[in-house]
Amino acid sequence: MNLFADIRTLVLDSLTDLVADGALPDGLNMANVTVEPPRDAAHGDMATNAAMVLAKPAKMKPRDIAEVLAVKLANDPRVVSAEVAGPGFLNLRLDAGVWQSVLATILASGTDYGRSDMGNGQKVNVEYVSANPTGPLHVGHTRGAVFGDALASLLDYSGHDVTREYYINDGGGQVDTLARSVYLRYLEALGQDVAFEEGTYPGDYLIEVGEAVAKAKGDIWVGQSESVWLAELRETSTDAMMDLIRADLLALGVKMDVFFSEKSLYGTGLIEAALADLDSKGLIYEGVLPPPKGKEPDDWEPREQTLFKSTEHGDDVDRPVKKSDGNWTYFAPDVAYHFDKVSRGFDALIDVLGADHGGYVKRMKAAVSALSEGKVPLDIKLCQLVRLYKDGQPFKMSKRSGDFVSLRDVVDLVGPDVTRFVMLTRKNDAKLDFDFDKVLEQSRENPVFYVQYAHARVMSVLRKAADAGIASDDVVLGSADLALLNHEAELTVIKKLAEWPRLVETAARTNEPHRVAFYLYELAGEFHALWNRGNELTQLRFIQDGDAATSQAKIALARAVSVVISAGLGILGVTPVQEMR
RNA sequence: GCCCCCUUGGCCUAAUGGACAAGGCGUCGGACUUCUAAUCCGAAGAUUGCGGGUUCGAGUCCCGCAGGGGGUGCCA
Repeated sequence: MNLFADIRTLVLDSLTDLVADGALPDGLNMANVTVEPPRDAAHGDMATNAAMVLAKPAKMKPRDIAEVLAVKLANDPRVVSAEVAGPGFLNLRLDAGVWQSVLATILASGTDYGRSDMGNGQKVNVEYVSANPTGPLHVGHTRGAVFGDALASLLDYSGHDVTREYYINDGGGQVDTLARSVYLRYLEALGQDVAFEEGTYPGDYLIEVGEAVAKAKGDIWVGQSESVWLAELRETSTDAMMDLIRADLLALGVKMDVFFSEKSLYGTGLIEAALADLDSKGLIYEGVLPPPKGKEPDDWEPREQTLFKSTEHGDDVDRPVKKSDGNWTYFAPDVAYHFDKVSRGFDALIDVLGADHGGYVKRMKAAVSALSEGKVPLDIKLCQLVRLYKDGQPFKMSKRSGDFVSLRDVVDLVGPDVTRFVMLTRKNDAKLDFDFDKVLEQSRENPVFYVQYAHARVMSVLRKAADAGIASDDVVLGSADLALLNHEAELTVIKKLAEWPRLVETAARTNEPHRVAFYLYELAGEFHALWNRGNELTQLRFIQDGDAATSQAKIALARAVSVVISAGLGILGVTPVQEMR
């Protein structure tokens, strides 16, 4: 149930009536008519822009349209008043009963309140993390992991059929480097002194892989050339790294539906098939690219390559798909991978990448546009970097990972719930400061705490109610006399709760899960404010001694707050706490 | 050079094209015989980087400029 959508329907119906009455001309486009909460509560509960949007096409003054529309709307029992304001806004006030019934809906629906069928069961593929299998995940990956996972949940909650997917980059040169690094650890495990030169991975996390290889193989590879051991070690090492990564993700609470291996595209004709598809559309050719201007590489020389005509689909230059040695560029398998996604029948694709992949956006969109003939939209969300702080100072750590702070380090220090919430306290394209002290602080400064505290307070009320012998399970609360909730302070909180379904749809439409985190912070704020007003006005306390009926109505409100907080935290992948300790 | 992102009170941020730009931090002043004051209330503080444009209406969309970041053929 989305009250704003309901009232918008009412507005549209009233406009249709006005057309039938001859008060408005026929054939108006109502698509831009909105009903939304006004920024200033003094303007009422909801505002519609109908009169202003329709003024020009109807060749009428906005205020004239607003006047007649106001009369129509005021006929509806839900509408207490409809006033024309400003340039032609129509401000609506709704009957208290409408708001009170929102609570009944929340208690009846539980955390499904806000769930929407907006997505129409559309199949959406969300690809995220997709880190190279060369080591443990670091903080940057953590942000992408949390963002992607929350976005996937959000889309699921809003009625999409979501697949969570991880693309394993196990086909390029970096897995050879990984295998060579493991070979060194293998020699080390057999007692040799080794040096980690430039171009190898020196992280401690490969020690145990080397030891395992030494145990399994003995010394048969000592002194042998790469051709003997490289292929097998590549396999062993990437498997080990993926085990590591899966465990890292699990520690964060992320579970993928699909792990898609880049390697599986090689030697199976899939890359060739994808490029053949582009070729059949006249988008593959042999040609020479111009050198990049301004910053020409020293070793530049013109070279004929196999190119994808991505400029036909919005890119700035055409992109090579083959290296001069005849191997594919990294782009080619990625085209094939996205071709595979399109072939699997997804209606929409989303890639979550680090901001350093920004240069990749246009060509990938061009590829998907070409492969799907413009039918499958690809949205690429770039996550900006995370800066770590401790004691107010930039913070670096390399417990076991080499030269970066790992996802494990973060989760071990602050836990998955805090990690997840904090990663969503900024829009994806804004930089994020992550301060190990602040995120554990118990104060309003820390949104995680603030929201959790609100939830814990509700739980506390429920415990107190039980102690006082007041029945307060959801069924009882759902049938409480909600008309007793008529104080302005209480209605303010209810109105915030009523925004939840609308917020979900906005967040899902824009692929912006951070909106959920911000909403929860605001809702928690409204709740804390109401709670504290009980200090001065005892009538606003949730438990009213000796008055079970009133108590139940007020507890119903508190409970509804906890339900919506639970629903929101659920989308973010955060567990609501029962009490603060 | 070209492409992408960013620029909002002293600091960090928010805002499906809607009304007087919303929070937090910091500053100043208040509220605990209570369901947890781990919270709340109030005050001061902004020409949304600059200049144009579209629109009834622009922080938001378009063009130009400046500053910061990222990217820019055989790394992924």
